[in-house]
Amino acid sequence: MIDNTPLVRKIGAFVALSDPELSVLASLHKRRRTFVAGRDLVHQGQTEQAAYILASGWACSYKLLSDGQRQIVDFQIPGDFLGLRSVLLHVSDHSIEPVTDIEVTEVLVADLLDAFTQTPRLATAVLWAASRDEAMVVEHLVDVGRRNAGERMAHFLLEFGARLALVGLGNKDGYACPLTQYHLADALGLSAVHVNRVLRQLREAGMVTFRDGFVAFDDYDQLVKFAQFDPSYMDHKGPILR
Amino acid sequence: MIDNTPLVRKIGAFVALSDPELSVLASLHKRRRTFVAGRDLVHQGQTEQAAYILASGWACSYKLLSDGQRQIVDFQIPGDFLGLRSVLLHVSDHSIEPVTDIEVTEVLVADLLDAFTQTPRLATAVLWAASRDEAMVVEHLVDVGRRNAGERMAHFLLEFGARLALVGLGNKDGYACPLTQYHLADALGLSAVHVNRVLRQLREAGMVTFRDGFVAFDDYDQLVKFAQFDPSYMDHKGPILR
DNA sequence: CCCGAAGACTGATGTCGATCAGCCCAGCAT
DNA sequence: ATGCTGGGCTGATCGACATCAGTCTTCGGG
Repeated sequence: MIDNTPLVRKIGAFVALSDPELSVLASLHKRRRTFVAGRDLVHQGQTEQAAYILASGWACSYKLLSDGQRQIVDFQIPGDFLGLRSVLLHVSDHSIEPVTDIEVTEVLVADLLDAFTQTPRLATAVLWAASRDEAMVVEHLVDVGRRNAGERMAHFLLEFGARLALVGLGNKDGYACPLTQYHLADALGLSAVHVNRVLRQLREAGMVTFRDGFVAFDDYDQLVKFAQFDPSYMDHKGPILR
Repeated sequence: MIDNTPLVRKIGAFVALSDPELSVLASLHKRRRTFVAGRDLVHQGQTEQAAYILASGWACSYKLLSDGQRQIVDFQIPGDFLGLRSVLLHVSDHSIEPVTDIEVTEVLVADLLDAFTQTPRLATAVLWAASRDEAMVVEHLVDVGRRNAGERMAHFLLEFGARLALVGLGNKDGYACPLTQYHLADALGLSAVHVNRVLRQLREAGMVTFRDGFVAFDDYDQLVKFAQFDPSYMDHKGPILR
């Protein structure tokens, strides 16, 4: 093992990477940069920017409507790409805001595409990672389109827990969560007021407690049932591609 | 030019492919198959299946909830992949239903990954196509999360028009559309009853008429304004990668 | 020490869209 | 010719969630 960044850990879960491949991956990381919470790193409509890999902290990608509403599309945690799609499509269709202070490493598209040429398996790995992100957005769409506020919140908190558990940042008891109720509202297509009420209901039902930057699963099984949560697509075991 | 399938047309818009690359792409197409409208080709939870490229007709990908509701995630038109994500993630997180009778060509994953090794630029092209699909799902998420029923419908019809126009199947006057009002309801997170009312309102407002398998834009500009539709991310000009 | 801002929280009121319960028409099978 | 099915269409009613208009606490800055 040459490197053990969150990215390597994530991709390694899918493709067993050789040492040369790992070193190509490591060479992608250019400048290390930091951004403060709340100050966008990418703006909707912006063009010609770099992509990043999140090293520490949380970020979110969102779209703004002309009437001022916003929809948070996804949250990113360490190991996730920031703005990869923007770079490939050559213009950003969304903005990215750090939820906490974050550290990232810059990746130049040219380098990434070169790396694909040198080590095509890396291309497969990145395609896989992109598919995984898309699956997340799809699940989010179902959440917003077909579940009521309570189920939606429950499902979201569970899914995030599962996702964090994969990188060792949470378990069935709960996880640290720096999101505000406003973040939840913007992500779930609810008003902040209603988010607050729904959280109270879930808490009073003894299922989950969201408080002081921490999500505590008070009754994991009941919550799973209530949210119709199916964790199967999250857990797969070991590299698929040898 | 060796081939001029919808797929080549689509990918060619992004990556200028050489003749050897085109022939690799052509060699991916295996068996040609047909499926009848309404009979799923991929079931949620299914594993080990092939991917397809849609040659003619329309399909939709959707997720089923345990309470019987369904959310249509996206519609596919000729040139689009069917089930690529399912294959990469090794299990299908969604089902796919032909909206009309369809023709597809089968693609074996192994062949696809081999092709990446032979011609890495192909990998980039497929990654780009996947990003474009993801952008579509993201826009759909915003639709469902933050727009009211009228705007949602208007935006959806416009976006689909733009998408069809790209492959020569529609323009600012309208397009042929085989969807039922039930399809629209399942896609937009509305009830079929409400879809009907909303369509009536849009028709009576003189903006768009959905009838007899045809969408007619009666007042394109007004509709664009009403839906806050921003077509910019759809139109890009010529291959980005030389 | 006070002020302002951010975030959590709450009650009252209003509305958008779901649900229920139908009708109508065209196409098709019996 | 009769009934059945799928799709489009409609009125009445109801409830989930938005909106408005606040309060309270904490925290950092002047």
